[in-house]
Amino acid sequence: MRASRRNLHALLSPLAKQRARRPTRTAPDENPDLQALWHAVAMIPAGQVSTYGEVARAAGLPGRARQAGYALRISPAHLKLPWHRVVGAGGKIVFPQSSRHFREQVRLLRAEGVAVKQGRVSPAALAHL
DNA sequence: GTTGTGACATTAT
DNA sequence: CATAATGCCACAA
Repeated sequence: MRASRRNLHALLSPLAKQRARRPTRTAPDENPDLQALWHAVAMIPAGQVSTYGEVARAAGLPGRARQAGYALRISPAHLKLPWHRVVGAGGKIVFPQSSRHFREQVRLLRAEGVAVKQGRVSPAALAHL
């Protein structure tokens, strides 16, 4: 019998299948982590804000705030996510003040009645999840 | 394979 | 207040 190289390797490495973390290997729009992150963002009520860390936690990915940022960055436009309701720790807007994103976020937030001062949202606007 | 880069957070100095 | 050191991990080169 002619066993494949791949199969042989599997037989010789019984521990290899004990992966704590599974490889992504999925298309972005089907990646469960991204789905969870996008869903968490979608749940933030208008007039309130949350943080990248909170979003990650709400998505079941504690300690992975950066992935929350990544998820938003690549999020398809058709989802129409309220990206402007996500700010950095302590309510700080993460974009450079000079950037387009910054101004846009401030505009959108104020349009929802969220006070923004010195690149910061008022602590009262933080949604507690 | 390695290395560098982020829409970050937390802790320490 | 600011800066640095870590931790985190997907992705691109």
